[in-house]
Amino acid sequence: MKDLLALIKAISDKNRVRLLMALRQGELCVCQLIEFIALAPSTVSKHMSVLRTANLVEARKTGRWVYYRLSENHSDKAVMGLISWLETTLSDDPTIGLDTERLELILKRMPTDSCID
Amino acid sequence: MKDLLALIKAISDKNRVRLLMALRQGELCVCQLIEFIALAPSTVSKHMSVLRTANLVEARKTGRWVYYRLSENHSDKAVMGLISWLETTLSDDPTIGLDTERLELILKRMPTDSCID
DNA sequence: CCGATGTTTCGCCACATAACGAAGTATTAG
DNA sequence: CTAATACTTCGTTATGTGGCGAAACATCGG
Repeated sequence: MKDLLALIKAISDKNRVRLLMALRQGELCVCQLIEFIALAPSTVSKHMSVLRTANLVEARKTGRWVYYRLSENHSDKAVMGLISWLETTLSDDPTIGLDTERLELILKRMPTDSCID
Repeated sequence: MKDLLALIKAISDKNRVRLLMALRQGELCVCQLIEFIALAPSTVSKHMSVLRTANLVEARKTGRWVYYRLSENHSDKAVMGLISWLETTLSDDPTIGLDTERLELILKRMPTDSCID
């Protein structure tokens, strides 16, 4: 029950939902997420930490950069089920649609490759 | 997106999740829900109003009594999907298990029939 | 070593929310 | 009509949460 509430609370914030959906694109580093969501670095870091604690995303550190991706732990039915519910429910959402377009432009300017040594 | 967040926030509280799961038993009136959740009437009323606004439950008034039931609007994929995700995820939850037993005892003492004129 | 860069942690503030009791509304019983 | 019952609304209080900037931490370039 505690885990379940952490999971639900993690997606009960608009910006965290947007960040989560952005990661459908694939792995993104924090600097890209900051550019995308247009919030202070400390705020984005906190959001990602909440998503991480809820097991919705996984993190990988390479040099100075930290990459986040959607969780791929398929044995966690709760997490997988919630992510697919979110994706389905938001499939026609205008905010997410615009976000996806905006993210594409950002990725052209600062591709994930440019965050590699 | 706004509806979606209302939906998620509605189930982001432990007591609301418990109330929602209790309604799997079928329709229950507020006095039964108060007995079940052991909170002040005003608090329970507020919780049910939040669940109602999110379309997770439906209400029916008969005389002095108000009955709540799980939403049965099958065209609302988001609501239906979320309820089944919750049920699946909580299928082995000890809190919900104990709640279910406790609710049975309460229903023996104050069956839904006794709330009818 | 030193400064620059990417990210996180911490402390603060503004605002949201769960809880309660008191008061209000609605309906039934006498 | 009046009292009692079922429920909701309102006002208050305590706690939780999202936002930021400053400072800390980690890593890389020179």
